Amino acid sequence: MSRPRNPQETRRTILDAAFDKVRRQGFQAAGLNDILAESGVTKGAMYHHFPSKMALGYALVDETVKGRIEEWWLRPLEDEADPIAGLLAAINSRLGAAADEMIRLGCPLATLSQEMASVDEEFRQRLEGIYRAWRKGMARAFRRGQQHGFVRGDVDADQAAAFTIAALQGAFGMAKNAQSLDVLRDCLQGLTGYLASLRP
Amino acid sequence: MSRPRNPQETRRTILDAAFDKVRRQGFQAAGLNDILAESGVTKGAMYHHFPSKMALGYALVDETVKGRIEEWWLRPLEDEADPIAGLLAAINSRLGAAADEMIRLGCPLATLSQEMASVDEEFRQRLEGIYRAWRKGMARAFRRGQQHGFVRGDVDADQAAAFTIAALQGAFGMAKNAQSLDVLRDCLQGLTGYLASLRP
Amino acid sequence: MSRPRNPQETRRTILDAAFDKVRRQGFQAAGLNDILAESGVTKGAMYHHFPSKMALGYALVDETVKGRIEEWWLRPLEDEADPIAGLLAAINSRLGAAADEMIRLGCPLATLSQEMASVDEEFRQRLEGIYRAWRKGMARAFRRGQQHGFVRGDVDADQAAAFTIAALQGAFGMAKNAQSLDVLRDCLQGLTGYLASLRP
Amino acid sequence: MSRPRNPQETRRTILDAAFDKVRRQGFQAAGLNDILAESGVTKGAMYHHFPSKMALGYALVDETVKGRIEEWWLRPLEDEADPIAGLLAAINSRLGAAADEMIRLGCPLATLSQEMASVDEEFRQRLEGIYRAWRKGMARAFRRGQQHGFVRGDVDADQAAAFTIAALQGAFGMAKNAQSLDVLRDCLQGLTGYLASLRP
DNA sequence: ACAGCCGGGACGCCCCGTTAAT
DNA sequence: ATTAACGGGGCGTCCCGGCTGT
Repeated sequence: MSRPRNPQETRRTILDAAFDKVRRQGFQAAGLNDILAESGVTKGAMYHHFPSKMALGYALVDETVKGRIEEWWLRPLEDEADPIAGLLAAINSRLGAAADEMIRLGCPLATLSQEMASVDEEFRQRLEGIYRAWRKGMARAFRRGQQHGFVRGDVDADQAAAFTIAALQGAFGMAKNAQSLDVLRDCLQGLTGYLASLRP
Repeated sequence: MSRPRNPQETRRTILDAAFDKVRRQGFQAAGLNDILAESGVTKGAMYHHFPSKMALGYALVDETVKGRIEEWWLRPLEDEADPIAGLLAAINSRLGAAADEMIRLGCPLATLSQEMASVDEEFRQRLEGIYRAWRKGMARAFRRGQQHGFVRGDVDADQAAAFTIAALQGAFGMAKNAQSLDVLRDCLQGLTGYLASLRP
Repeated sequence: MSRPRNPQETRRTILDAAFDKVRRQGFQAAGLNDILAESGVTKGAMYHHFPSKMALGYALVDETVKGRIEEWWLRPLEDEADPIAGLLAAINSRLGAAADEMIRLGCPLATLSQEMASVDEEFRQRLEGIYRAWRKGMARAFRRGQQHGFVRGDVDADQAAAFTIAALQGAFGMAKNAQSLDVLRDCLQGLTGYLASLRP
Repeated sequence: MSRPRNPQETRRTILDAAFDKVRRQGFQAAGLNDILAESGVTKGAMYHHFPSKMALGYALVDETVKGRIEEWWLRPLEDEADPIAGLLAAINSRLGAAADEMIRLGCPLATLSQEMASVDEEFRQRLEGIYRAWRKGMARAFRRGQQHGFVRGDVDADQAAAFTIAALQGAFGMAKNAQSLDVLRDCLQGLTGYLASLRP
């Protein structure tokens, strides 16, 4: 009846279930019991891996959310010399299989950030680490794009990166509240227009 | 020792305290006891005015949040023939006295929306009403701007409105998580650039 | 199904059940749920009357234990001009109907005191209040006995009171651990001898 | 980094840490985790030496508490032909270096006894073994004193022993609750008076 | 109508003493 | 001798109804 002795997997199982519940209900409203019931892990096992719910939340940010952002938004930029094309590809990828999920639940980074930033300082800082990496990565991509002639040279890469990410997050947020793919498309169309204005 | 019997004021007192707590901690995490302790109202009185915590939340959206959005973002557009100028004025107004508050707590509409949209359908719809009014109002302003020659005629007003609002919300969200006025300015600078690209 | 609305009685019901459980298992080991189940009161009701388990414990000391000590050991001394006779009467009264209870569970003051004195300072102080009143009352009785010629004049009343109470508590404690009426009788016989030595 | 494999010492380390924690907080309230953290032993190691917390408690009684009582109260009597002198010496010895400890934490035998006697029957019996040995030893000392003319011949040695021990335990208990050396001295002064009355 | 006190359970997270696999 | 996994409470606090009085 007891789980096979596999700490790594147990830990991941907990984090996965937590990610799911937290994304749906928010971190504070997500009950540990719910998470445990969904993951099939017992309280004792969880307490062995995480000293508290907060610690589980921190791990969630560092291990799960961070990975999602990198995979969804940073990796596609690395393969492309043209950052704008890379970004549009990433957006289209999100609008593909995952459109439903994004519209129903939004971006986990934005959700957690909106909830926890003013509640727990360490939570905020860890989330900020992700945002910073995202901004850094996108700014670097913009600069690389400038070197390759895909982006106007007079564009402030840092500022463009910050604005692009903000607009992206805002678009997903508004679409989530509207539960509407049309709203999302409208917003992203606007973003596409903005990105086009960065072309030489 | 009992409060003067003034239903209207009692109701407002509760809503004000609730708005404060909810903004800081989120709706679900905000305790009724906390709200009541802060407002000095007893539980019986609260349940006389609101049948449940949810109902209080709905009233919060309809009466407090909605008013804030209208006052902050819609009213400034009505007085101006040039929507872009009006919007920049509204932004600067927010960056004035309220900058601290916006950075610490973000936009209450976005916060509530991120938390509650996937939790309670009616909550979402009421919030969506605000978003819709906002989009409608801004689209109308853009169209008025087009008539007066302040905005390019080929701009899709609805789409521009949706994108502008999304970018605005995204900017405040990112600034809140970064707890940084610089990040907010970077984003808004980007938004200003976008708005400039709508000029004839 | 809900209790008749009688705060005083509800409070007493909780205290009575708590007294029983605490006496059997100790304060820390006594579960709130057990106490509530035994008393038929719900947690909400309990939380209304006592803000915490500690507060319940304090009330237990102040309202229940204190009353028991006064009733068992102080009141009998007030009616008698001869304190030694009064004390022996009180002892015999304890050895009557309540002998079983005293042997099984000991003196609640001693039990609580041994457990909590080094755990919670306020608990200790409240218990000390009872001990002090007991010592004061018995010393006064000794002095009254001296005035009436029932006790040698050269006896230090305070010291005799302290020792008598200590011996009494020690006797009940040892009898409780031995679960033996014989041990209790042996000890009390010794106490009787000591008291006799205070006679003129 | 692992401890040297020294079963005997590990066992003692656990018992010592347990004795400390149990004395401060009581057996039931003392957490295994706390005990293990203080002793630097892991849970597995502990469960290797003791099958359960209860078993650890039993060993505590049999190996640690019993030794303390023998050392403190029985050994001093063996060297003396005059039991009263021996007892007073033992008392003074306790009032020397260990006074602080006795006042803060009381006698471990009494503390454990008050807590556990009505909770666990085997616990009680093991503690009773110590009490019995104590009574036996002191009664034997009284009889030896009678043979040597230090104690009145008509004294019932068993009864005097029981009463003396009860008074001693009561005195330490009351002093512990009062956190007062004066109270202890008062009680012990009374005990001294009683012992003097046993002289021929 | 309005406000206040009392009472109701369910559930929150944490931590407990234990067992089993390594 | 160690770490992983186990569940069952621990107390506190939640949101919420009735009953009582103004």
